[in-house]
Amino acid sequence: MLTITNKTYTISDVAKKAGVSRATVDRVLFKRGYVSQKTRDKVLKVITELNYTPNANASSLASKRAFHIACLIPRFRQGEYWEEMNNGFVASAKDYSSRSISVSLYHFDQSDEESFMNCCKDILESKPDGVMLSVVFPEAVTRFCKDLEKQHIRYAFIDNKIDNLDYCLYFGIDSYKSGQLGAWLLTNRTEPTGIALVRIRRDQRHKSDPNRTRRHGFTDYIEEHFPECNIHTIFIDPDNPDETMGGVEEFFRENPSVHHIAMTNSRVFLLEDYIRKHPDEKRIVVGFDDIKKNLDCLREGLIDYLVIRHIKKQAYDALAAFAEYLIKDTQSKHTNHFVHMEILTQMNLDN
Amino acid sequence: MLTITNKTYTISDVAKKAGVSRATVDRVLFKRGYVSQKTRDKVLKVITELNYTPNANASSLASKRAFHIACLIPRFRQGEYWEEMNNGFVASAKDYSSRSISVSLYHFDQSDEESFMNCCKDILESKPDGVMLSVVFPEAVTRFCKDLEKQHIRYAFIDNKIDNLDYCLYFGIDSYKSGQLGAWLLTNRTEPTGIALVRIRRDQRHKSDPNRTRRHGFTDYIEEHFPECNIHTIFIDPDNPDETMGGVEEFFRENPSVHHIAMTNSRVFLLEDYIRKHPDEKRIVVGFDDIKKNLDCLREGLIDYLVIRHIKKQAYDALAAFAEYLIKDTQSKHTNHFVHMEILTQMNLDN
DNA sequence: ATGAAAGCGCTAACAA
DNA sequence: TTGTTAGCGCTTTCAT
Repeated sequence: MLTITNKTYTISDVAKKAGVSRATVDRVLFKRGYVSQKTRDKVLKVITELNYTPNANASSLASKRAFHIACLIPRFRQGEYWEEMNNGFVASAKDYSSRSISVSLYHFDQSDEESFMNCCKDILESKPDGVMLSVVFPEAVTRFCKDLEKQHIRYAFIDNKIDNLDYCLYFGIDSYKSGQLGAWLLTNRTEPTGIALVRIRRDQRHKSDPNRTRRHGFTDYIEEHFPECNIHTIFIDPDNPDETMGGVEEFFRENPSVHHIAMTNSRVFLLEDYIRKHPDEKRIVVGFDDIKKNLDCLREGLIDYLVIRHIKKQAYDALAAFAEYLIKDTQSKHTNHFVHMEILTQMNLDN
Repeated sequence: MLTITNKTYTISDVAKKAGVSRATVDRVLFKRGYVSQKTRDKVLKVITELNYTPNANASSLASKRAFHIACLIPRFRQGEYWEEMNNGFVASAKDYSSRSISVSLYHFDQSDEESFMNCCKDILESKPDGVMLSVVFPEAVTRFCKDLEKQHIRYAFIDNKIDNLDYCLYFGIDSYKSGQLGAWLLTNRTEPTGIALVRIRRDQRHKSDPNRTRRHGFTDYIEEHFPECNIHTIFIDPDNPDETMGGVEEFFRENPSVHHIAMTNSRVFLLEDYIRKHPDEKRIVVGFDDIKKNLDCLREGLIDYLVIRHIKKQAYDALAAFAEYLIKDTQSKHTNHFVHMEILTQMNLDN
């Protein structure tokens, strides 16, 4: 039998043992300055001797410092990818409100860089303690982050990042690997006789394409393992179901030997109607992200695999970690939290 | 832009608004009695009006109540399943020590019911506030839990449970479904021409077999989807590698057409040597649980799939939740936390 | 550069 | 049955 009790010392214990006041211990603890080197050393010594760690409860009780975090992500419609992330932020913000954290959510139009920059302006004016954002417009993000640095405002990336910027924290999966995993799942059961890679037409117009890395992981895997296999790209319009149906039907009419379908963005559910209308025993469909409509498709057996990373949870954890980071005034930079990729099938969907 | 700030009320706000003292609010909040129905109602009304929730920080700061939890699991050797769980408990206990929670870990011999009962006796004598345990000896566990109930000691199950007992919390996967998922993974890529189900010889002797439910899920799935497919059971001795090698070699010599192998316990790594020695292009191996040796086998490509549930994390979360439950004096019973089953392959192993 | 003292929101004796 | 009061361990003015 082993008991874990950790008898815990208080700041008063440290103060007494070091022959100083509690305020002084606090000063060295949080590097608030106004402490002579001599007392500093003395206190530090006692701290390590006693293995003292501050009581976080008492600390946050006593502290009246309030932190403000701005989250900046694309605007969304119901059921879309970003809604899940938004929900994660909201949940996290609510849980952290007792800790004197307030969170503002900013949403910009994904197809309008101007609207992004307006949000940036608003955020800078609100002088937050931290900003959490996702990269959609790389150049604008870079400029924004430089501005933040000038004002000593910390920032963290979620989902994707720009490596040569001084971000504090990053949360997301390894996009390239997620693409490879998707390709593996697609070709694992049966050898492909051609692959349909369905993309969103909008991606063509966009300067930035957040799914590019993932798509590269996907195509690289296929090219390496099935060099003979042709990857057909089909573009569809998310806002035009009829055109989508027509386009996809036409493709498969012309390419009846293709049974492997993948979408490397989060909207595989857009194929729902087509798949339901045209059953195919040999078909295998792989998609990404656990948004509700995708999960419904999986449950119904319309698609076979989803590569996911629990968007909402990731957002929740990311914001919580960032809050923690700010509260504790951590100094480290470029801390990457690579989130685990999960494989979802009908078999492990609801457990 | 949406801001989440939750302006939060204090117990004093409630007291003032209800025209009583803070102590009275506290009394109705935690049903400590000594409050007239009239004031009770008044206070309750204000609480809901203000949507007041106590500040947990302040609460645990002020409270001097210490909780003691006993965890009861099988003794283990390095690298075994239970070690991971133990690690989860230890980590959780350390994190919670500041919250005035102390945890004692009791380990019994899995093959010796007597040793289990000795632990039970010790635990009862130590009068803990809660007990967290895993069911290995159902009858003994039942007797133990009845004793706990008599002493008003709460208990929670992890990994498996006895449904008709008055446990507070349960943490674990749905064993039956995990077996089905394993069977699905095994037969997903290629149709089986016979399946080798490798079991631990000890399981034969044991009165109880914790993996029975999972095995049933596995065999039921196979029987339903591949009624013609023969499931061959091979028993091996975990403590005798030579005998294991010999036995397995002999089996596959006699059954060269069998390429599908599964182990429904956590020790698929026991097949490591055999698999390395006898490569087989067509072979598919499915195992369970994320213990280190299994992960190594997966990484090396010796096995194909692992169905897991992050043992350590599950144990960590379970103990944390149980502590929370005790601290908050929650009254609910039979709360099941079904942990999500994950599919692990070489492709998503280290992310 | 250092210490004294007043809280943070809550709990728990004790008094009434 | 109710209120008063003294902390819990820490932060933060304000003196010194």
